[in-house]
Amino acid sequence: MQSRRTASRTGRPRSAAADAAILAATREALVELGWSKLALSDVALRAGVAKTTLYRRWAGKNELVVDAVAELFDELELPDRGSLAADIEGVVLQFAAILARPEARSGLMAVVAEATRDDALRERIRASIVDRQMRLVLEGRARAQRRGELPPEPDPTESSRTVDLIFDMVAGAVVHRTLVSGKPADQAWVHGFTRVLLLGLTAQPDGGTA
Amino acid sequence: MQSRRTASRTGRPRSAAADAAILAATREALVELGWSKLALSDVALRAGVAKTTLYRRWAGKNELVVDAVAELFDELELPDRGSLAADIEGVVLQFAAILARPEARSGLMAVVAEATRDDALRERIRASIVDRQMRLVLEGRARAQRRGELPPEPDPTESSRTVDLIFDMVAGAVVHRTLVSGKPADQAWVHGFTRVLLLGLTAQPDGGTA
Amino acid sequence: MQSRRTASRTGRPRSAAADAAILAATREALVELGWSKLALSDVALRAGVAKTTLYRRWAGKNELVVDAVAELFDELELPDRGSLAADIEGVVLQFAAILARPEARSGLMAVVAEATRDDALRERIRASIVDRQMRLVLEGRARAQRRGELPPEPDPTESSRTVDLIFDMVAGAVVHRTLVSGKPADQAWVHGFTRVLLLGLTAQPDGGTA
Amino acid sequence: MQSRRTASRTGRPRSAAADAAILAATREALVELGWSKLALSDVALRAGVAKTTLYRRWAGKNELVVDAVAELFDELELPDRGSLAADIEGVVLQFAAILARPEARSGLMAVVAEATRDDALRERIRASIVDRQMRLVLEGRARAQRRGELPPEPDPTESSRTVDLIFDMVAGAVVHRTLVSGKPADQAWVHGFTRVLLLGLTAQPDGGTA
DNA sequence: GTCTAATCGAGACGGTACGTCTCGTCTTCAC
DNA sequence: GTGAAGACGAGACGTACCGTCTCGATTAGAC
Repeated sequence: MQSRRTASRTGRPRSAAADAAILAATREALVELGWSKLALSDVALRAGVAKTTLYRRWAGKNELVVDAVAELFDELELPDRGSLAADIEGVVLQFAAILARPEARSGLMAVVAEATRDDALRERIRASIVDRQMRLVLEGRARAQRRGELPPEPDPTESSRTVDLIFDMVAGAVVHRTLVSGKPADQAWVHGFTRVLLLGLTAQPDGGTA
Repeated sequence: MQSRRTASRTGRPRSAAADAAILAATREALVELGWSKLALSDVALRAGVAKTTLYRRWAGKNELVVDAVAELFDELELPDRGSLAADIEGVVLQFAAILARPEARSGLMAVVAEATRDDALRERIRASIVDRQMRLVLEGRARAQRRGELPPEPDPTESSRTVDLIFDMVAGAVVHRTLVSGKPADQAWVHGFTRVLLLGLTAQPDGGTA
Repeated sequence: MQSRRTASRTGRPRSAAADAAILAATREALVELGWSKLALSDVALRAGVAKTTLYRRWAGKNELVVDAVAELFDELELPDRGSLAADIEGVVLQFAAILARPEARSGLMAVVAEATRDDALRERIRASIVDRQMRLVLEGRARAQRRGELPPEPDPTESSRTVDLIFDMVAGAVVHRTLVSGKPADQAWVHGFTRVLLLGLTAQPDGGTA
Repeated sequence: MQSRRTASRTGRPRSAAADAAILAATREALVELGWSKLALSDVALRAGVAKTTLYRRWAGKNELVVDAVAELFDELELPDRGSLAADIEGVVLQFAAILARPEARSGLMAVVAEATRDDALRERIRASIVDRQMRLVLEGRARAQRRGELPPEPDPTESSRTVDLIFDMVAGAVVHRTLVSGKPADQAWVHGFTRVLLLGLTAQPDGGTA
């Protein structure tokens, strides 16, 4: 962004409204057509913008969709429901609700698929979506520590890996439930899942099978 | 399959070799090109087969890729490593190994993405891949029950849902770790994940927090 | 043709009805689809015959259409209307009537077009259609000589060339009028044409301009 | 042509060179392959143009070939050889020379065949080829009238029909001689044909049969 | 108030894959 | 051996998007 401005100080500036219109048009087209039938020429048409304008700002379909989808996840927030278990349930339900929306479903999985062959794209996804929402895990843990539900961070090395694991487990399970199994991640399922997850993270190893 | 044979008893029969050649060519092309650049005309060329032949057997790219990828998962089997935890770790590692292969990575996620807008395709994925591998969860539990590691099926209603949950958690976590986080699901990660999962499933609720 | 019969005296004999059915189906398809959209698979279907059978008897689309169209011209005959001029008018009207039928229009011009690049095909057309109908010119002249309307063949070398010229002028003018100009070769036109033709063939050179 | 320009004043203008390249490539391909084996993808390749460009300008093979062939006839012109008979012979010989070229032979007959099932195409042929060359007949008659070889237009209604008849007779006979009879329309043949035509048009009815 | 330069819309361009069609051949079963 | 059925390799069809390009027409800030 800055580098662009540095290079050119003159000429007509880019329309700020165009960006928003394009991203909104992308989500609209994703809902109606899905990723594979989404045409950038169609997006441009919907946004009331020339194809040239679109290509000046995004390298291609993948980059555009990542940005369009990333915005959806920004509305996630950690509710304060009084206990760690309830807080997790709340945020997982929110996550499930977003994944139930067609623009997220089609778009997210498609760019993940594309990212398997494109490291730059995977990095963009990680930065725009994953890392951005990692805050929820961190904030949840901090709040549980303040409440005394979790001990104050015993091993910093361990904990970093645990945060990743939690994220993989939560996001992975919800995505798989919703998109692969094709069943809703509803109240009951989220409750069962949260119970197993939390128990697994906090129980004593000898408490189970002895 | 049967219906096709029933309907027509005459005419030249379809070449059995062609099916295998096409599926192999599809996987080869997936490795080199990924899903989005995979062209059916190219697959036909690699398989030494006319495009017509390919379209006579599969409705399109999605159906073809589902079948090509499904075969990859048939090589999964439940190892007998002496304990439930070790068995799970073994099969999760196998699963991770398959997902590390590019033909599985690109193909699987792409068809899952497409399935978000195509119920018939999702059903095909469920039947060809998910249900087919569900056997691993069932067999693992049965073996653990024989060993006495798990109680002999206490609640039949509950247990069916638990099998689904386990599958969603295992498959989801490994997929997310591998494809989204972009880090390997190696020995250490699988060990940590299995520990949390098993503990969550077997620990007493009061053993952890109370 | 003959050699085929000679070579095989055993096995199931060819269905004689099939030939007729195929030629009739070809004309039917020509009416509905025209030459360029005529598919041999469709002709076989209409004739209730396998594609194999069709290809055993004709080398391809062109040969088949020539035979199918040639049959149409066999119904031409020279009427006896009392004078040479009236006889010519009669036969030209018959010719125009055949060219007004869609199976003749599409088929004839198309094979003529193909024949421009295929000498064997042109020879087949000449033998099956042109030479076959040349009889009409010869018979008309003979009848006119019997009536005394024309002198008894003065120059044999010249006359052969004249027959060809007459045929080219008659067939050419009717075809051009019908297919290129797109106007009907009706009673009035045929009368005007015949008058010019006959006058040109019989008038004294000095009768016109000098 | 004009309407297109009027409708859109914006966007990248169409390449003028492309039209010429495509028509030339069409004629080249007609010579080598004939109409039925002429592939638009091949024409595009030869013209160094994308298939899209070709389809943007012509609706299909027929329209393209009509335009490609029509250009060939524009080189016809009425020579001044001193007398009406000699002028006609000259222009008929030119016409025969064009029809001796393979690009004209294949193309012209094929589109005429197609036009039997497509009124718009016939109209295009009439406008692009027939009407365009009708000028030769009109100019020839005018010149003959100036010379005193023909009386100054006695009956306007009659004459219009006579022009059509002359055109049908000339074009029809040459086409039939060249393409159907498969013999050259050489000096001798043209002389004989012209003699009959002119005599038929100018002789007194009573001069022949009495 | 020019001048200057990057923006904008529109749409044509060379490519490439799509999924369908027809070709003429080949393979099988039934008679 | 013939005939019906239909799969086969081949390749053109006409369409749709791709991402690039060429236009003339706006816009701004720099002068």
